[in-house]
Amino acid sequence: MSLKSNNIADNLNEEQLKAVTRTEGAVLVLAGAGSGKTRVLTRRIAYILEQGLARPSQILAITFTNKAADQIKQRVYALCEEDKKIYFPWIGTIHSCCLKMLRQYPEDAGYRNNFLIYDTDDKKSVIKNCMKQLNISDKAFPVAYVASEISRAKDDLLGYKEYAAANANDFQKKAVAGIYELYQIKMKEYNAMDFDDIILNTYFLLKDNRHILEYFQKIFKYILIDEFQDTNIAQYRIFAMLSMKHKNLFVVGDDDQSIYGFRGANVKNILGFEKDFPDCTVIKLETNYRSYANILTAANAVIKNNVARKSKTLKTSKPEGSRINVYKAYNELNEAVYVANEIKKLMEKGYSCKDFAVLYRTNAQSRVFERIFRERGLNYRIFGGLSFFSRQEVKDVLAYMRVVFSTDDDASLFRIINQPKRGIGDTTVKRIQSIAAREYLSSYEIVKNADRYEQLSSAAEKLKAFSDMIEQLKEYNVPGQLEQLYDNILKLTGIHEYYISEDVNFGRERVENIKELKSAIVTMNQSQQEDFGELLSLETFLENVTLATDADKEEESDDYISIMTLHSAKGLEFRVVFLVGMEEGLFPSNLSMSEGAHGLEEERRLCYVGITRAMDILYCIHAEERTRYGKTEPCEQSRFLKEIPKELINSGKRAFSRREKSGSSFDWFTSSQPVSVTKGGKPVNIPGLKTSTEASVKKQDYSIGDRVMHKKYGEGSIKDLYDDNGMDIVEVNFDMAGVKRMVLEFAKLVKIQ
DNA sequence: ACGTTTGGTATTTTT
DNA sequence: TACCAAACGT
Repeated sequence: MSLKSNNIADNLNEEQLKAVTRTEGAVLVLAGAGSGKTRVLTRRIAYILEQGLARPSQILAITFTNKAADQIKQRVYALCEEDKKIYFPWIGTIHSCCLKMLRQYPEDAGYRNNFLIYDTDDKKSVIKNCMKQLNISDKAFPVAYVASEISRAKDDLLGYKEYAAANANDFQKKAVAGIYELYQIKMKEYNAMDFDDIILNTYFLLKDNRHILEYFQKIFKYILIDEFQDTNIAQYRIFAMLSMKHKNLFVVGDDDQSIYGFRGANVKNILGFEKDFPDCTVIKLETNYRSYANILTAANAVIKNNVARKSKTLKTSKPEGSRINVYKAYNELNEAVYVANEIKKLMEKGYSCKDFAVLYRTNAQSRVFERIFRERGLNYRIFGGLSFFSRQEVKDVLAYMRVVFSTDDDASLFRIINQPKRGIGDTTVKRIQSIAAREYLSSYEIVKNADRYEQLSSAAEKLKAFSDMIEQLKEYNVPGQLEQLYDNILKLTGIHEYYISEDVNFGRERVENIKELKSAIVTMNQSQQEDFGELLSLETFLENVTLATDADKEEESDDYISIMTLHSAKGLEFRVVFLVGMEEGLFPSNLSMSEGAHGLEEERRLCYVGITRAMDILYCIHAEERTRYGKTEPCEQSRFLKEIPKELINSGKRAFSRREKSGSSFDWFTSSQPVSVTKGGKPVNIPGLKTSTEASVKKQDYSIGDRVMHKKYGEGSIKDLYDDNGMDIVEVNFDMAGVKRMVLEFAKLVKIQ
C-alpha cells in the first residue's frame, strides 16, 4: 500500500522513530507531556500500512476520547490513498470498539440483539427504583455512592456475586451488593447496558467464547492503546486477551498524567505491563516540544512533590520564555474580568481567540467566564458541562425514539409515559410495574394490554392511546429516514406543543434545542452515508448519541477561546493558558484530599496536566474570596502555587483590595460593564444606556427578556411583567441578586441596549 | 392527577 | 445557590 507521505521519518527524533518502527512485539512508550505522542501514534499506523504489514482493518487503535479518535482518524486518513479509505482501521474509544464487538455477538453476550446503552442518568434512575423496591433509603445510601460502587466493582471485573463475596463481612457493602444484584437483573430485563457493562460484557464475551476470541485475535494484527495510564483492569485484560495471538501490543502513556483514578483507572497497568510482557521494548520520550522552558520547569517542580511516580524530568531545547503570571484576584468576578482584560491585551499583540484556554477544576466555575466573555464580545466555547444530548427536552424526544426502538427500555418508557401530561400518574405507573414483575412481562406489554388488568381499568383507555401512538410511530423507524420519525414524534406526542407553551419559562431555549436535534439527525445521516456508505439506522443514531461527548457540533467560527475543565484539556495544547481558581479546597479539592495522599497526588497530576497545556504563556489565578454553594468564603492560595519556584513567577498586582469593597452592597468595581454609578442619588446617563425615569413608566416600555440595570441589584433580565390591582409589577432575574419582584414605577430600571 | 410550595441537600473530574 | 423530592392542597 502506498502513502502520500514520502518519508515517514520526517521530523522525528531517534526515540520517536524507534516507537514508530518497532512494530513487532509488545512496546511500552512512556511519553511525557508534549513529547509528540499523537504524532508517533499516527505515524506508526501509517508505517504499518506503508510496509504492508497489515491491512487497515487489521489495526485496532484505542483512544481515550472521541475527539482524539477523530483527530487520529483524520491524520491517518490523509495519509492513505483514496481507494484504500473504505477498509478503515478500528479507531475509537474503548467503549465504541467494544460495542462494535458486542453488536456482532449480542446473544453470546447474553442480550437480545437490539440492546440499548444507558447513560449515567438512566443508570441512576434504575438504581433509585431498585432501592425503592428493596426499601433502602437513599439517605443511608446516596444513589451516587451506590452508582460509583457498582462502577468500581465492574472496573475490577467483579459481578454482583463476586462483589458480595468480596465484601461478605462489610455490613454496608452487603446492602450495596443487594442493590447491585437487582440492578443487573433489571438491566437484563430492559435489555440495556451501562457504560461499564460495555467493557465487562466484552471481557466475558471473549473469555467465555473461545471461537469469538480467536476470531478477533486473528483480525487484530496490531493493537495500539493511547492514554494507557487511564485504562482500568477490565480494559487491560481485554487488550491482553486480544493481543495474545499476534502479540503486537503497543501502549503509550504517562504516569504523571493519570487523572482518572476516581473512575477506576489503574496506573499499575503501566508497571504491570513490563511484568506481563517481559520481552517488551520500553521507549521513553522525554523531550518536550511544546512549552517554553519556564513553563516546563514549573511543571517539573510541581510534579516532583509526588512520591508515587516513576521519576523523570522533561527536557526542552526552547528558550526560557516569559515568567509565569500569578495574579491574586479579589473574587471570582474579578478573576474573570482580569482574564478578559489580559486576553484583550494579548490580542492586540497578535494572539487570536483560539490561542487561549481557561482551565478550571469544576464545571460550576464556567459561568462567570461565560458571562464576562459574552459581555466583552469575546468569542468563546464552553466544553463539557451538560452535553446537548443530555438536556431535558432533548432527552425527552430521544426517549420516544428509544421506546420506538426497544419497548423493553423502561427508563425511557416511564420518562415519557406522562410527558407531556396525559393523565397517567404515579399510581398507575406503580401498578404497571408491579403487574409486570408479577407476570414476568415487560412494562410495555402491560401498558399495551391494560384492559386485561382490573387494577388499571381507570387508566386503561389512556394507556391504550399511548401504546397505539407508539405502535404508529414504529412505522417510521426506517433507516435513512429518521427525520420522518422525528417529525411524527413531534406531531403525534404533543411534546412539541408542550415545549412551545412552556417555552417562555425557559428563555426560549428548549424549542430551539429540539429543532437542533433534527439537524443533528440530518447531519449524522449524511456523514453516515459519506463515511460508511450506509443509511443511518435508529440503532446507530441512538448509539452515537449516548456515546457522544461533545458531538462535534459544527461551529460557525473556529476562532474561539476554549473554556473547559482540566480533565477535558488533557491531550490539548494552547499558546496561552489561564489556570483559574487555584485555591485550597477548590484545587486541590477538599473531596480528593479527604481520600488521603493518593487523592492529593492525583490533584497534583491534574495541575501538572494543566501547566503543560501551555506553549507560550501561563497564568495562574487565585481569588481572595469565592462564593460557593451560595456562601462567600475567604480562600487561601493553592499549595501547588507555592511549589512553583519564586524566581519563575511574575506576581501581578491586584486591581482592588478587599478594603475597597466595603460600603457597597453591589460590587461595582468588579462589574465589567460601564456602570451607571449613582451620583447624589441620581443615575448618571451613560452612552448606550437609555433612561426612562422622566415620565411615568409604562409596562409597554418593557418586554420579557429585556436586559435592565437596577441601582442596587445591578444587571438582570426581565422575567415577567404583569398587572396586580392596577399596579404594574415587574419580575427581574438579576445576575447577582436573583429574582426580585418590584413595582415598575419605583424600580427605576434602566434598559441596556 | 396535578400544580405549587417547602424543605432539604449537594456540588470532582467522564466514557 | 440551585436543584430535586416529598408533602400538601386543589
